[in-house]
Amino acid sequence: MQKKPQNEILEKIVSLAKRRGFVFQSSEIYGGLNGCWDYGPLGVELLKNIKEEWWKAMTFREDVEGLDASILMHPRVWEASGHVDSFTDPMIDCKSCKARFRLDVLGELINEKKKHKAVEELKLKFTDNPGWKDKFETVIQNAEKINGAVDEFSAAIEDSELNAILLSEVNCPQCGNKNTFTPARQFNLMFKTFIGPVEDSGAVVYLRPETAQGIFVNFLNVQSSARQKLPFGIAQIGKAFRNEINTKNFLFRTREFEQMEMQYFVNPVKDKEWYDYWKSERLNWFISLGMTKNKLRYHDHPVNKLAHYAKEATDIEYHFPFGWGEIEGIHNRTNFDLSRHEEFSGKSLKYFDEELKEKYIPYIIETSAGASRSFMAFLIDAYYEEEVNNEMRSVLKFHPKLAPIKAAILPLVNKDGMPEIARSIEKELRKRFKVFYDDKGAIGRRYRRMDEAGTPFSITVDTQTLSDQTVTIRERDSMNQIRISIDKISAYLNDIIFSD
RNA sequence: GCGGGAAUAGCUCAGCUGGUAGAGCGCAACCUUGCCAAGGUUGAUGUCGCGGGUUCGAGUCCCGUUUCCCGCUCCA
Repeated sequence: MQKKPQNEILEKIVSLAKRRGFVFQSSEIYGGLNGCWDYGPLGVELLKNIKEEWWKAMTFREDVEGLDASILMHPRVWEASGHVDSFTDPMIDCKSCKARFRLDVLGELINEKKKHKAVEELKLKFTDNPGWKDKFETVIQNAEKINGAVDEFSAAIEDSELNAILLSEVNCPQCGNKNTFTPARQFNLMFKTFIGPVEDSGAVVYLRPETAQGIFVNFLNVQSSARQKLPFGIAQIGKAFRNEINTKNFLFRTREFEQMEMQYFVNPVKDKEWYDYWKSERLNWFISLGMTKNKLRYHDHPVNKLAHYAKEATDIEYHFPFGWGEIEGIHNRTNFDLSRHEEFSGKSLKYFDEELKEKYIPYIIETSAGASRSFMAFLIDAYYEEEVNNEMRSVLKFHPKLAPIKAAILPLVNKDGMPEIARSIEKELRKRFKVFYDDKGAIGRRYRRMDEAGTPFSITVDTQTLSDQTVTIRERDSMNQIRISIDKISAYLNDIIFSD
């Protein structure tokens, strides 16, 4: 992969996104906010259409119910889910070789002698800093309580004050240099905030790092109120927040993003069957909306790399200009989540299976798509530069269902009553479609403007319209035109856009 | 978080060794029009990313900072 073309493509997309009103940088007039983006007039339509198609595909069926859970949830939810523990690993970097280490595993990379020596160095400093001695003893006691074994180094290195001395005494496991570590930094990937005006620890809540937990905790509410039997699913679209260490690649890694998740509850013995079903179903969804087939692939997670909750996992990846990137994950989450919520809430989340006459905690097959990532993939995938009559044409070949604007209405020239007819067509079409009226400049220029916005149809009122009430409809990708009578436009568009 | 590059009009970019900002495209108005961005006339727009410093004078030199891109790292 060469660097330059990649840059060019992504930068072209970013520039087009801004120029045409798909995506703007957040708080741009203040210099921007790292990794945050706003959706402009065309962007919000595209995003909304993606979500709408997803919603139809996932919930317009008997066995899936919708849900919109609150972003703020009880803090215990995130203890049960494992996010509180696993989102808070302190990290350090070696300034010399740029290696990064999790503080809690650094001890494993250093030999015992060195660790012992570092601890002794620390103890020597106690005379100057009496407070450290108390701290040290407390840390050791806590470590003893938790796992019995006392590795003084590993216990002390978790303390934000004591570890500074330890880190200055040990060499980097990778490059061997001494005194090259940055101070330990806490990477808490959950955004923390407070309920109510008092900012004390009892009031801490988190912005959800995934929408899934809102589904899990509502499992029985939805199941009983909708009178569902297993297998069935719960679908939800919503924002999630992760305080990522660094953002990257335009919309790909951002701190605020939107998920389209569906959690499917199944009998544990049927998990494989349903996992395979959703795996294929979800890939086909992207293809059905026009995404290039050979730019999509599965990336199956090897068993040893699976997340703590997963039994089987695959990513649907899109080939972005910067490489393959995940746009959706399909996971077999087993009964991990519901079991944990049972444990932490003390409420039973078991399901009574009428057929089998037994009670069990369902397994969950998760399909978790990134709305923002899908947006970016659909946008990039639709972008083409073509040569037409020795001129460059840039065009967004969105599937008509996703196109922000469905049709443009254009009077060929601004006279002879053409604008009036065009306006009346516009008024009629607006009842059903997002349309756009444009009478500025030459007709060719207007077509090209619509190409760049991804509008699939351009309806032109011309001289012939005046005598026989027909218009031309120009199709974006082929640039072919057909002639159709005015009263048939609406049905024609509807058939093409919403047919399967 | 580290390293590298970049930031000048809506977009793409020019602006030399410091001397009070330019082009093309786009945009707006009017005229013209007869189906694929190239007709005419007129017009608007920038505290040159932000903050300091050096200087008589900074888009230009120095320091800091923010944002974007690339590479590491991270991605529970």
